[in-house]
Amino acid sequence: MKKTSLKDLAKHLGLSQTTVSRGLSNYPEVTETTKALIRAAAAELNYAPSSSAQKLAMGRSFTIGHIVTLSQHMTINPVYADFIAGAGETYAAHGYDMLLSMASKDQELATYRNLTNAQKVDGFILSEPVPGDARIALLQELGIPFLVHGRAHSHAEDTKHYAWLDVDNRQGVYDGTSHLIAQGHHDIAFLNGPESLHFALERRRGFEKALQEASLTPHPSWLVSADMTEQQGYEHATRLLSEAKQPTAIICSSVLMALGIQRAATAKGLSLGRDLSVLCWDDCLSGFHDSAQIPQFTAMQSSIFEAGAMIAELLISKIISPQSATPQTLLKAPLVEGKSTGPGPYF
Amino acid sequence: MKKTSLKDLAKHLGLSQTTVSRGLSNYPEVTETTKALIRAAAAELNYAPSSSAQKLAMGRSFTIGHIVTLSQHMTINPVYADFIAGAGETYAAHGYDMLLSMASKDQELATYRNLTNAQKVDGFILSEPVPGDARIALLQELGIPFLVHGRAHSHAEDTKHYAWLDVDNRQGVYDGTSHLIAQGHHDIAFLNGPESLHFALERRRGFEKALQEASLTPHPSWLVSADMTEQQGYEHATRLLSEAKQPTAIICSSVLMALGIQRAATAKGLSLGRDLSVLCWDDCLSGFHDSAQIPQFTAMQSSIFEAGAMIAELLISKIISPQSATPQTLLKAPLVEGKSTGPGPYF
DNA sequence: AATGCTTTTGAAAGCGCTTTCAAATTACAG
DNA sequence: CTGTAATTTGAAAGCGCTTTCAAAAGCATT
Repeated sequence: MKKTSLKDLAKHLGLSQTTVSRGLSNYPEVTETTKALIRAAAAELNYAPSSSAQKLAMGRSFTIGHIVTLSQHMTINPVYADFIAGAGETYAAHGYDMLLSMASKDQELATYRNLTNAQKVDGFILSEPVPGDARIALLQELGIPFLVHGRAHSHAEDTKHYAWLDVDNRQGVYDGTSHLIAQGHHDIAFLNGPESLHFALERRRGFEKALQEASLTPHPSWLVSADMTEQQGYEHATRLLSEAKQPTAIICSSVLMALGIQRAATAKGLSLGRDLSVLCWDDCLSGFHDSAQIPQFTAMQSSIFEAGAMIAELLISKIISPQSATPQTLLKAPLVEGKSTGPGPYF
Repeated sequence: MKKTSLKDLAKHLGLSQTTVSRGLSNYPEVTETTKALIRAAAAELNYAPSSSAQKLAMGRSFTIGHIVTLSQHMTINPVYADFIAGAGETYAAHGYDMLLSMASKDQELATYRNLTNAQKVDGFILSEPVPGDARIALLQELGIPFLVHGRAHSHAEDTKHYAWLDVDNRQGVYDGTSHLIAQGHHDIAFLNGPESLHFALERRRGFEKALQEASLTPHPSWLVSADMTEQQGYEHATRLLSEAKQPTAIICSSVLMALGIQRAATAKGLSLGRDLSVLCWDDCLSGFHDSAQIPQFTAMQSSIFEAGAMIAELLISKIISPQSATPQTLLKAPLVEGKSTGPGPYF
């Protein structure tokens, strides 16, 4: 049995394709009565419009592109997976599809170009921007809407020319650090993420600013940039807790790291919140999020899933009305008190 | 500047659309000379065919659908992320795109149906089949090609009616267990994955079969079904290693669990491979894979990434020649000796 | 009943490709 | 040369929708 086309449906109803098409798209000029008729017949004949025909006729693809580069590790990291999940829900709600494309690093730009030229997508979302990201210039040249998750420049002036949504990493860590200081901690270590990425740089700045304002100078080996894994958290914490002079508080860039720190602390017989304060950045990842009434870890919280949903929403608006103002959204990551911090020695 | 269409290109060349189209698609009836001309002009005018026009004309979408259901945890698990990465590379190599769709559990079937009816995809890949999975019946009814990663039935007879690629979970765990027994272990625990999933059931069967053949009966609390996380590995191992009668070897269903077991063992002052043998299933996940010369863990290895690539390949063949035999591929997961196992007390 | 509006419907022209079928060209044998 | 077969090209008909523009129908007002 062949698929029913609009033509079939129109013939069946004794109406023109035009009216049927309008009826299904809920145009105001079609009477409710005929609309009802049309819908009934459509349901009966199990009609569904062919998306490629629609795309061709309307000149839009109703598809958003996500390109992920498989690095040496061929991996899609969990943060990105969560982000995609958030975006995907929003797409579905708006009738958009998500085109996920894998590319090696050296084919990345070509892939953006091809997808654009073949008109396979109406827009892109860029993830994990690096400083001065080349993709931004390319997409601007191609003239296709896009939204960046994060920013690619440190100076506000440079970020004015493209649309982005970011979380205020600097302010978040600043707030967290200040909080610890106010609680009486003067010896604070920071296990940051990889500082080749922009967000980690921002976090570092927040940390340094808070210390500076309190006239504190950190031990050089207390500010480290590492992969945000449990293992790294464990190793660095173990080291920190073995040195002669030990921090009374550790800030870290992910819940995973915090778990590693906890493991190290437990091994040393230290209790979190009493003997050692731990403060972390919590991306609220589905798998790792700390959703207890009183969270295990005191943290700056900012949901990546929601960021994905918001970005998707912004991009779709931008696609629909390209002339609207370029959205530049800075989210706050509020500090949520958990059980892993407590007063320090100077309290 | 407007996009150049095939018509523009043909006019520019003084040829017909037909010839140009054929030339670009490398039809044999077009002379190499004209082909060269066409290609040069296409490059010059920066021509790229509109994919929706192609799709409409050819009646195919060159797109494969992946539907992921966001469970209560809204998560895309790392195993799936890796699988997708493998499939994605293969799609790209064959000129196919990947449509990733998020759906809640109760909209899952409707989403398969919609994507099919709108002709958005040429085929599907089903992941994480549950016993008697309803999606299989649906897709068969819809008459769209699909491939299952894993199987949905325990009896070989029932799996004959659909295409799948699976790894021999039963045999893998059987081999691993037998190996431990041969090494002199009689007290073996098994931390399996969630037994609601088919693969976990298979693994359990392999475990039980090996024990039975050696006339061993496991302690009931030594066979547990749990989430495959580090935490679960840690907790169950801690429990196992605290009871009066302790296993001399633990088999588990993921590297993550093995890490948890290692943490528990270390905390008890036990050394892996000497005081306790640990054998795990290794999906060779990008992030967690143990690629040392002599791996940390003795493991049954089977790369999910490669499974993704193979399945994609099989599906594309099936789409191209729907009449071909239904592929049913069972991969082996070879046992690779690492440092985490050693002779047991009965050796 | 004729007039001018407003509302509702439809014919037909795209959208940009592929592909069928026929025509034109070339090659080759007689 | 001519006739026939093999090769190369092109006109035009879709693919299944949306949308423009024009026509028809409905309705109230004179």
